[in-house]
Amino acid sequence: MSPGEFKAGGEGLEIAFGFHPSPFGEALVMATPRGLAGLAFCDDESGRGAILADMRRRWPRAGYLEQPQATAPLAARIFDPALWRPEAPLRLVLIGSDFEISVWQTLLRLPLGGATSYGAVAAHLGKPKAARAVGAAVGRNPLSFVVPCHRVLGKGGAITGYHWGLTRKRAMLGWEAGLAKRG
DNA sequence: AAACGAGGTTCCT
DNA sequence: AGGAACCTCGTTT
Repeated sequence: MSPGEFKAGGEGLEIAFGFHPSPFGEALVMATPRGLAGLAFCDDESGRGAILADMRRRWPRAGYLEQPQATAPLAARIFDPALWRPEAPLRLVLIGSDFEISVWQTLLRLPLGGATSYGAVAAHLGKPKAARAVGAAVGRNPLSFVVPCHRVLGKGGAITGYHWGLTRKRAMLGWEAGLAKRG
């Protein structure tokens, strides 16, 4: 995947989406022919409109089609650890600014259950004072959970904030902790 | 414990 | 171009 492949705003992009159950509530899965483009969460059907609007705002010029049959296999694979294959990773389509993409790629290297802090990510990017910018970029991550934004904690390990709710962040960390324990 | 300012980047007007 | 917002951090009341 090459991020520069798409114009800002998702111009000319066709995005298929569908809502599927997940361990963390109902998941909105978005995909292009190139791979997974978006993943977001809501508590119930009443929240669908809001998160769909939230995601569409990220790529206002893209076209959207509700095609649950197209996104269902992706949802199944994302949330079933038995289907995770390091040698054949999911194809991801990261759409964002250079800074955002570098932050997200840093997160993708985090090991399962491994935590870091906003400041540490900023330092890794050579901008030790950009912790807040990292927070903003992480918060704009369109691939919630797949890009492990929930593994970024405040300095000292405090769970500081989460776009989709602190409760969900804790749920993800607990779910991963259970995985690690089981092996 | 709460309030404050610096800080990098993006979004909106 | 200007201002506000953001999943922060360190320092000061």
